[in-house]
Amino acid sequence: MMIRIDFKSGKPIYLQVVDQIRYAAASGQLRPGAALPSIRPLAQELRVNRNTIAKAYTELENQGVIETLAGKGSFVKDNHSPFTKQAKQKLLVGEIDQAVVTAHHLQVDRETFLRLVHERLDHYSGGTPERKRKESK
Amino acid sequence: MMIRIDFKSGKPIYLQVVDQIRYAAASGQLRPGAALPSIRPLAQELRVNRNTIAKAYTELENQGVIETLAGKGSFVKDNHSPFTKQAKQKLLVGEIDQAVVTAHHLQVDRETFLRLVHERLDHYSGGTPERKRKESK
Amino acid sequence: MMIRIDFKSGKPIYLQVVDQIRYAAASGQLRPGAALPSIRPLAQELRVNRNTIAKAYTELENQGVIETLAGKGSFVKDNHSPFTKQAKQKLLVGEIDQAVVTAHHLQVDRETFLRLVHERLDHYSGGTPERKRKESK
Amino acid sequence: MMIRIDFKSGKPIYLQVVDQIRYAAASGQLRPGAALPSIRPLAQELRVNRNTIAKAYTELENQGVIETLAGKGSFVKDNHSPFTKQAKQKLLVGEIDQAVVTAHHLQVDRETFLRLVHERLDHYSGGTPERKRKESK
DNA sequence: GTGGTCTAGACCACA
DNA sequence: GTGGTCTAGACCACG
Repeated sequence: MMIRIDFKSGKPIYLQVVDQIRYAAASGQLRPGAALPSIRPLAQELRVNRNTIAKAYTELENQGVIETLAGKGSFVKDNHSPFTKQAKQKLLVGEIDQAVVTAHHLQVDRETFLRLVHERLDHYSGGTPERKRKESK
Repeated sequence: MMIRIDFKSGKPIYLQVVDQIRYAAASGQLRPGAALPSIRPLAQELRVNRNTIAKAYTELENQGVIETLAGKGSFVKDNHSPFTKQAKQKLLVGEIDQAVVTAHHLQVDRETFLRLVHERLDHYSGGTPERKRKESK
Repeated sequence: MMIRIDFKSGKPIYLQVVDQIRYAAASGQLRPGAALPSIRPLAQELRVNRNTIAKAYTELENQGVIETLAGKGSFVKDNHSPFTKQAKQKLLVGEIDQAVVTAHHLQVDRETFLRLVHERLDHYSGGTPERKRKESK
Repeated sequence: MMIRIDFKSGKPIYLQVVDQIRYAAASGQLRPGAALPSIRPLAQELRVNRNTIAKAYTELENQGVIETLAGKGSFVKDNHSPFTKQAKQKLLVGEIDQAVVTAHHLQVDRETFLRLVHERLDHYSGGTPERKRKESK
């Protein structure tokens, strides 16, 4: 589970967790039946209170995304309808737009912006730049 | 001043206003001395409470971005140093990361992601396709 | 008109004015038909905005305490029932209690408190101590 | 902590709370380290909103009178210097003046006013008439 | 008309 | 349970 919390964003932490797990489940990154991380270790990893993770899991259960078996753990539910390819892109476009608009506001030029995008993609690929693609494009 | 609020983002409204105005001031979109919209009309336009805008303006004043004269209005301060190139990129990186992580969760591959980025860049360049812009590089 | 504004009390200024004029009118200090100070000079004397005094007078008119004749000025109305002697004392007792309780909280002893009371009485009598009374009592 | 709120006074509720707690702390009624009532119960007791008490406590913390530990509670600070004799009197004088001015407006004469003062002092001494207290002077 | 303050309700993070 | 924050409505002082 790759979860990224932005403590400065003002967006409630538990919602950041909910959104990211829901996206992962909807996209198939988390397959039905897959076990989610236990509350305690995940809280420790993200440096947040256990209650906050518990709240996220409760919310996910209410949304029908996961299922919690007392004493066993939490699991991705079978019947959760995945996003369509189109829906996925719509979600992404919103976040990409956010960054693009910020770039415009800050007068960061297109070239610099694209360089940053490639840099971050490489960063999350485990630091391995994918040289076969044209970064300078 | 065109300000866009995302009511579903979970990010506090007043912070969305602060960020957008600060960006506009730092990028030169709002020149020093320029008058900001009055609290009431802006609140009405954005469909939020007057106090929410007031809080944003107060925060901007505390940050030294604007100056507010009771009964007169609020104005962009002269001595507000724009973001450094480094600071700009730090801001941007946060937003890019957000999109990259979502792409990962949605299992959108690198190629598709980059295609979307270019598409959105073109969209905000007024529909100008990339090739025309490359000439200016 | 002896009106005293406490800018630090948090009590709205216009209400402080209303209360004090109402008391003066109810007690007979301001006789029916007597002219009130004009807004402008009173505002100047009390160092407040003219609108604030205007608001006080409007409120007094709504309460039926005074009457405003356009272009003439404001006057105490005839039909305003004065406080009974008992009512007067009840009002006073509330304010005296306030001071007495504060004295207790601050552990100001009875002797000191009484000395202060005499001092203030003298102050408002035009600085003339009334020596025929025992200040040290 | 016995706190009395006057809802009709026009003075902000949170300030009434601030003043009374500050007085109690400055006078030694509340010893350093002593725990203040928690926000919720106190708000319920005084029939005001939770935030009103929270604002009072925040103000007291800013003034250095109390210290508040999130999730633990609020406590009187050790290093809080009590009022000087002079400062005490200045506070008192304001309240005494208020009563003196009201007496003037109500045309309550000096003698009656002083009688009332003595009566209230006796009242708060637990009904002990003046003569018994004079022995301790 | 301008900005500022007080009170309130709902939600959040933490223990 | 604790304190903290965001949003909102009503009222105030001032020009």
